Amino acid sequence: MYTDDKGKVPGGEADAAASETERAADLIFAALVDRIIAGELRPGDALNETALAESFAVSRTPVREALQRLGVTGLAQRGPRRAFMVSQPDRASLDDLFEAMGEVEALCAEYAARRMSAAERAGLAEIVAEGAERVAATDEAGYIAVNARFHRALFDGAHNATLRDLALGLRIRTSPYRDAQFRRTERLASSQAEHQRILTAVRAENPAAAGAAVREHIAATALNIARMIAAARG
Amino acid sequence: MYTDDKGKVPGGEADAAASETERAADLIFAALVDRIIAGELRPGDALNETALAESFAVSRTPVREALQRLGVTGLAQRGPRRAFMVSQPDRASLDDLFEAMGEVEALCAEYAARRMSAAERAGLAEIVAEGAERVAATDEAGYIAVNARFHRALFDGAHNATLRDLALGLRIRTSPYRDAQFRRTERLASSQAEHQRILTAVRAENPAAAGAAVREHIAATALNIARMIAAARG
DNA sequence: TTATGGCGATATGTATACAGATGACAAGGG
DNA sequence: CCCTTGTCATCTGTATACATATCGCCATAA
Repeated sequence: MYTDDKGKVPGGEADAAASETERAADLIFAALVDRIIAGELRPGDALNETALAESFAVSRTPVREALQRLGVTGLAQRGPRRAFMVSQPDRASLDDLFEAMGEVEALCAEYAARRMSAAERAGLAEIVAEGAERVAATDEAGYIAVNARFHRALFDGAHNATLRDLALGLRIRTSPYRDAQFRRTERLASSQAEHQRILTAVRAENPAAAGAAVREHIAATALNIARMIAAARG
Repeated sequence: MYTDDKGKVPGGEADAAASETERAADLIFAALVDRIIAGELRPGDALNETALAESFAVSRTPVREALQRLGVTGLAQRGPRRAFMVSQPDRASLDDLFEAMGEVEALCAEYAARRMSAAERAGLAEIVAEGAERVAATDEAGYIAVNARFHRALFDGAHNATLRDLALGLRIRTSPYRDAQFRRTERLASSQAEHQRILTAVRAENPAAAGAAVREHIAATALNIARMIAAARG
């Protein structure tokens, strides 16, 4: 489950005068996002309207709505018959995506280093501590969850809703590739060490250091994933 | 007309295996975006599905699709009956929006300073020269168009599709507020001077200077708009 | 006069039916 | 044997009909 406590994802538009009854389209959108993040739906997989409608026991209408949102969000792209499929960026696009994510996350970290309250900094430290436990226990699934919370805390710490939404959106788009690395490679410990470095910079209220640490963290992630993909192909 | 040559806006998802026949939903989306940018639809204006369907002589279905996209893009938000209306961010949200736009545009400028080809730099210089002409002629409408091309060129110059789309999306969201300032305030000359500064930095392949110049440019814009809104209220 | 509760109108959400386009496949010719 | 072309199945795009919730208004009572 990546969708946060309220089940909200940037793709689901602002909830100003929201109602309590959940629309089918919202549920389907959230469900599809979760499936993509969980890896049940993989890049390139077809998103057939009729099939999805059947599986969710609804008509095509709310399914189409959910797919539209996935498309605008960047999680889905159009294939042959203008049909949607889970986005499968080529190498260049994937590089762009990770580069952009690194920069936007770095921005968040810089602002977080300036703006986080004492309580927020303490909370971030707490999350890093939990990460250390998960690494010690070699608990990949647990670490993935802690990792998500860590980055989320950085985004919130920037105290800028627009930046946060941008960062969350990019993070979701990279998730099909990100989470797998923790299971397939020896990246737990190094990732945790990088988190520690970021935390230190944020605590020191040093924006430049925080931004640099995040950039390196994402670069390391991107490199690791590139290797993983290359290995899978070779 | 803000929508670029191909009538594409980030909200319209990637056009991998696109077809030539334009769908009604696409046309309506583009039309609504244009109306918002042109100021015909202003923040807070209701976007009634039935009324729009009638005015476009189509059913509600494609209208709903277009509205969904506007919502995810951030150009529309939900009002009372879950009905869409043109986004009307409060002061804090608007500050966030401009802050984020400044940062993302600055990122683009930094990358552009590093990556633009000689031809691209020459093209940027050409645009700035055209801007000088429009300022000399006190041609607000003409300058608005040149201004859009200038920023667009910076985004393209970053050579990163994801960053470009993020920047374009943010730029569209701010357009209801941006364009008005050229007509209502004495901002033509100062804006042009700032463009010149950015160009100089990009030509010198100086990312830091380019980023700083853009940040100041957007900050000046945001300040001007804040004053304008305050004046309109007071 | 004000607050409250129900009722009705209206707009959105969903289902279904129809139309159009596209990709696949097979048959025929070079 | 390969390429071309036409037909067909299937999936998306749009229209229309129906269900449902929300908001405003009016009546009624405190």
